[in-house]
Amino acid sequence: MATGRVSAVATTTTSPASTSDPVGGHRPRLLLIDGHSVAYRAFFALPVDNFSTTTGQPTNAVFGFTSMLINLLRDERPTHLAVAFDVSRRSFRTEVYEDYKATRSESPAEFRGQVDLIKEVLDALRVPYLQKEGYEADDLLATLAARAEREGMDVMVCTGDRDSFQLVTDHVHVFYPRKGVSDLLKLDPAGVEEKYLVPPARYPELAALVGETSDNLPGIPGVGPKTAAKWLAQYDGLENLLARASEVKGKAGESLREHLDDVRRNRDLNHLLRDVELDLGPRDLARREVDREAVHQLFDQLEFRVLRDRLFALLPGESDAPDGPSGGIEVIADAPAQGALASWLDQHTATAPTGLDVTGRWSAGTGDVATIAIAAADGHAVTVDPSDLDPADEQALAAWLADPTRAKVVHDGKGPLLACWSRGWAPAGLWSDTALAAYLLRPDQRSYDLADLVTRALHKELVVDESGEAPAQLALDLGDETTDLGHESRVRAEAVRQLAMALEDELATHEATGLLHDVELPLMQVLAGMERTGVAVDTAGLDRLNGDFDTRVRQAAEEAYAVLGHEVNLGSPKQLQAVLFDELGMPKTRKTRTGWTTDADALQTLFEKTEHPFLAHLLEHRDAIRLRQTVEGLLKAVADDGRIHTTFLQTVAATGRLSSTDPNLQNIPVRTEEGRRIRQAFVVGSGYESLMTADYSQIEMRIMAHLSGDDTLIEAFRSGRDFHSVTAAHVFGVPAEEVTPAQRAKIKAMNYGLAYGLSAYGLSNQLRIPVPEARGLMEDYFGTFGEVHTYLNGVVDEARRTGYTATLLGRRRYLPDLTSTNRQRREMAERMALNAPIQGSAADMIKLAMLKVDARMREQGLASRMLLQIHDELMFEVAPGEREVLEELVRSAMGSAMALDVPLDVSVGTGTSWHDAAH
DNA sequence: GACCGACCATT
DNA sequence: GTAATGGTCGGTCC
Repeated sequence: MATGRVSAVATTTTSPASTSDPVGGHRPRLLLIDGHSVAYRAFFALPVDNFSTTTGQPTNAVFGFTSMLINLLRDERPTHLAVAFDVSRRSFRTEVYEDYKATRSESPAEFRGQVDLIKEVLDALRVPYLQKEGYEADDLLATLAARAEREGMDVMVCTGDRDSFQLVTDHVHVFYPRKGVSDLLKLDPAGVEEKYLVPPARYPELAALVGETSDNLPGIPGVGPKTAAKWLAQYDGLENLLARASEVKGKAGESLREHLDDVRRNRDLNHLLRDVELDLGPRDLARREVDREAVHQLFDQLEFRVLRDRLFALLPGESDAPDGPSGGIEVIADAPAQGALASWLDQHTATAPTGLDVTGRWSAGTGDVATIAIAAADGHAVTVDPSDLDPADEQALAAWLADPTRAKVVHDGKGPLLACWSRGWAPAGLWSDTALAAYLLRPDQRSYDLADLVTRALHKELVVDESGEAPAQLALDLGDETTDLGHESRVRAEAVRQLAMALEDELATHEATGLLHDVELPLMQVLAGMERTGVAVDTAGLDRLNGDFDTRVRQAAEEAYAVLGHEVNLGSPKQLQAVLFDELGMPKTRKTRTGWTTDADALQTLFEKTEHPFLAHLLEHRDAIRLRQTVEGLLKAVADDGRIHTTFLQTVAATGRLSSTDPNLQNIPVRTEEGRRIRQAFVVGSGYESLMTADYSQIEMRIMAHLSGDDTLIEAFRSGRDFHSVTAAHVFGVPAEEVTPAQRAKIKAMNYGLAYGLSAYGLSNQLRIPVPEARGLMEDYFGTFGEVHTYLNGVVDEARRTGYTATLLGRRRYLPDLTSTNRQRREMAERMALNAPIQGSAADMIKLAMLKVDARMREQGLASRMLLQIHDELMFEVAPGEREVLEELVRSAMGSAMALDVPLDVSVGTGTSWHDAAH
């Protein structure tokens, strides 16, 4: 999953086109692009057929180049920028070696001309470009990069030429297009070394030995990067290696001796010049305001619509709200001397909550901390690099983190918590999490980005770089407290601190303070524990299943093709429509926006009508392919410990439910026998006795009965008899034992439908009965259970009045569409209003249950572990000898999570696999 | 190529 | 008819 590497620019707003040097003593950031190289990449990455103007001008290279430039401006926020081009194919290199790059074919006709268009784009964007007769673009870039580094800039060189790797230093990084135009490999010295096993300075030596086919520079036959790297390390560089070539053993050594001249030539040619005389120096490359008019004209001509939007979205817009962000987040940066961290912490963090910002990586139940920033309420802040900490300081930090009396606030802290655990730290005293707080305030937001929240809640600016990899790589020297990243992290920590205080007030007015502090926050730690633990799987079993399902997929496909007489993509609704309705002339199914549906329901109906064997094979194929997908996904997710560590998302489901991802363990099939075989592969781990599952039965209907206060319904649950039969008996006025299966099925659909915002239309679909009959059924039902009807109407009325629905714990969901004049949106909101309190209260309940179970397991010192939550079910790994006590504990904790007017029914099962633990 | 919406299936 | 995640396909980008 995405890690929390986000860099922030503090204090005043720096517009992307600002001509001034960046604020706060940051190093200027110079972006250098090899224009030809990038354009050429783009040309081949994008099909020219799809990218040309109505007048026939090809634009794929211009589009790709411009797209990449815009992405780089957005993600890297350079303060200085230039593009370099080759003038012609001739350079000093072709003088020396006339076959240099001789194998490169003439560039395609469609490419020529686009370079000039790119230069027009650059003119409009007011980006300077350089070219010089006799030199290649890379020489110009190398010269600029070297000068810029000397002048204290950070440099990013974007080029598809590997020779540029020799330029990489702590302050010069190369962005190398991996594929297409948006996947850039960002290389720092460690990155080069990791990939090629030699430091950047040695890269051209390695390339000289190995050769470079694209430049028509043959290397030593039989020598690849591995051998070359070994030699360079062994002989300490190319010069020594060549001098002592006679000592090199083996076939490769012989080959070396035969090709010494080639190697020397390669080395001469791949050496980039760093002293080309240029008209412009790095300081002349400061970014300038774009020529908006020129951009509009040119983009009109090129017919760039999406790119125009993307570009202008970056620029300081005229549309900036007048009450937009003002000011920034400021901190007093401290850098305690060695051994002084304890006293700093003591002095600054004694009372009010302290903001934390952790950078590093985390996923799949583990992680690592790169840095940790601490922002105290008195405005002082530090950034600490734990790998560069003296033992006393590290101990002070660990003790402070673990001190429950030192209140801390974080943003989206589950990942950082896992990262801390991996370091052996056990943070305590977590007082707030701003992502969780924001989620409780507005649970249907798509994301809870820190910068957005800061802007909204604090009206301050936090410029956030979401590009992911770059900041972490550009900050290898974090020991230096003055680097950007240390600063950015401090600012984030302070932003989180201020935000937490602001959100706390808002939570109070929403009556959600308790939900945060007593439910979500402690639950986050329980979830982190479950993620870290993971669930054991029988990999061999999954492999077998994979094979079985794969066979089924292939057989079903072959049989389907045989019936049809030809092949067809069974996974393509479009192709299926052609086959079913045109070729086979089957009756049309329900309409979708793009044709006729091919969903399972429709196919089943069609099969009943036509009995066409193709449909049977198709359905079988659908089934098998899905099962195979699930199994493949699970296999990919198995960690080194033989367990799957899912990630629980705590802020995505608008009703308050959790969700599970990477992989999603909340939708493992259970309905069919084949599906259940997958559950057999979830097994008890070694050292444990069994798996236990415990689930609430009919939890949503019980909550529904409780909320409505309908005596008949409540009594139906209290009777302990089959709920659907009892309710059906009431509706149809017959004794429970005389209820027919058909009657029971109808009322069962009705019972379930209630919680979903039931409509006559939906019910008729579900039961395959006419709408009027469904409407009659609903009337009968509501006639019997009047309180339910009153309650449901009341929920919607209340929500329309207050603007929100609320669960038993007061978790709100805002539904502004309830007053929409658009009927479809309004009715959708009404169904949401009916469902949210029910599904949300069930979510509340199991969350409370999890906390209770976790607390009691600790109190009783059990070694068993909670592994998963699947909405209304919990899974445990039972330690030897604990089955009975755990079952009792779980039954009691779950059964008493909330006191309802109806009994809670918890069913428990135990077995060596998830399947066997079912009940 | 990258991105996104449509469609489908599962809980 | 609720709430999710995740897969593939196919059109768009111009």
